[in-house]
Amino acid sequence: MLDNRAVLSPLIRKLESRNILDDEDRAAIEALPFTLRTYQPAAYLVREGQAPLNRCSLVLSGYAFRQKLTVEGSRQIVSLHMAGDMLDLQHLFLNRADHNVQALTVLETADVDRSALQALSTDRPAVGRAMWIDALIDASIFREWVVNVGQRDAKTRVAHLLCEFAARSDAAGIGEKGVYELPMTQEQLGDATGLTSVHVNRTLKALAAVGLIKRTKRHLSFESWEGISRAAGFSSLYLHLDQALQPAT
Amino acid sequence: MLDNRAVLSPLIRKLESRNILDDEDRAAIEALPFTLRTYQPAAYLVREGQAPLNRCSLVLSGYAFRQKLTVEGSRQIVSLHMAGDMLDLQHLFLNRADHNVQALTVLETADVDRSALQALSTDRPAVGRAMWIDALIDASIFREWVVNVGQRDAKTRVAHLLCEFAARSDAAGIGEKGVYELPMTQEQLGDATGLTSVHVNRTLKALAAVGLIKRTKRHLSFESWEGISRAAGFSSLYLHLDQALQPAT
DNA sequence: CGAAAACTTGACCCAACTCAACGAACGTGG
DNA sequence: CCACGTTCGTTGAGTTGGGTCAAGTTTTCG
Repeated sequence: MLDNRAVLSPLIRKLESRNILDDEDRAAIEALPFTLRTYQPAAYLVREGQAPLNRCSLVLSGYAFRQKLTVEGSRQIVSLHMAGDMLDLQHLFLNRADHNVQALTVLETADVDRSALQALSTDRPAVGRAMWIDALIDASIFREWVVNVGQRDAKTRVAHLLCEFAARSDAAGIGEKGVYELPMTQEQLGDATGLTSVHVNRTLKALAAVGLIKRTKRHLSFESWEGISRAAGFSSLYLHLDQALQPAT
Repeated sequence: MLDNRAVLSPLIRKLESRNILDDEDRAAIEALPFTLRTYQPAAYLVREGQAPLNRCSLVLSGYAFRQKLTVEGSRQIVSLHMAGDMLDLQHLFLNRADHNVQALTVLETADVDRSALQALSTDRPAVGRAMWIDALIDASIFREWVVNVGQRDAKTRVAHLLCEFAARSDAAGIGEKGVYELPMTQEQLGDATGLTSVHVNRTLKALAAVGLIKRTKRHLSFESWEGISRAAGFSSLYLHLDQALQPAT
């Protein structure tokens, strides 16, 4: 038997960043049965149209993304996910998947039983509320992405995506602050921003030329957070990072 | 005292379209205390950055929309809402609003006490699940809007918005099927699609020119649902209209 | 009836796309 | 550990969908 406490600690960490939990809440989470899985890059975790699987995946390491295809065949990435994120909350109570979820890198997940998680959401109200909040924050991020692809020009748009990636990495405690490993090809960046890979390339070069970012291979760093976030029109309000710190009402 | 049953029946209708409810569930909803409010067009119901109000609004008549502003001052409409929609579920458990909600037309709402609704979501699990599902469907719509503004060209994009409006109007039982009153100016259509009002105008004319839509004032009708939905690349899967009809798992 | 808002149309422009070619990096198997 | 095929990144040249600006016209509404 695996050590539940160690494996599911990212889940507790995530939920505690959403709502205050007590010892019993934590114990109930640690008691969840789960299995470990590894996915290769581009592997599908969820396919649009299918009935939801019997499991809910928690990302332990690596990256994943949500994606939809248009009838013409073009692809829009609608969100990115990293360690600590729950991938199936968006389908927890729905009878059919409305989008695809794919591994971006090699991805390790802990798969919790879906009905156990559904039960937990009602049996432990504080945990249920934390799950609600997590799903609502995902929805907030979707709204910001609508703004990003709908209103911002290429430079601002790419910069905004990088800022979100950095802010969420920092919040999740991934890597060291200020340096980020961007696990996406320029084509994938294009699919996430509604640009072509060619234009993403030119845009990244332009951002580097004015000193806003530094690139070496897939490693990315910012000259100054102040600079890049101003260029991106980025405000982290929509990530609700301080949610659990404020008195719940 | 107002007749709760009559006023809150759209709420029950909406929640029953999300999950199966029993008599006790319905009674609990009907027992919710509420107040009626009327908003003039463009009035703000929620402002970005503010702590959530003590009430959750249900739309009784009229239309509303969610909106975010960029630092440069441009506006992106991120969703539309009509009779039966709950406007504050997206903030139900969050400590700070991340977007604005505005009346599109004259808008009548029934405002339910926020903490009463929060309590209901845990006390009546079937109702709580229906609320979860409603919030998840809103999130699904946000994802589709990311695809819409990110990937589709102007004609397809506008057509898709019209299709969603029609499909949701039909599902909510508003007006007669096949004819719709589009309550938006072309500038608002532009803000919803990431286009300029000038280009929306040309695009609507182009759609009318090929016979896909008919316009008279603000009234809109489709030559054939088949035709417009094909031109829009529209599939109603993401609206999860049949959610409650399938066995819940 | 009059003013303001919304719609329409034309002329011109530019940010981002397309197409195409090539170079660099990666990973895989011999 | 190297060869080699494949994916990814880079760059240039030319095109275009949608934006901008500006001037009417129509509708709405007080």
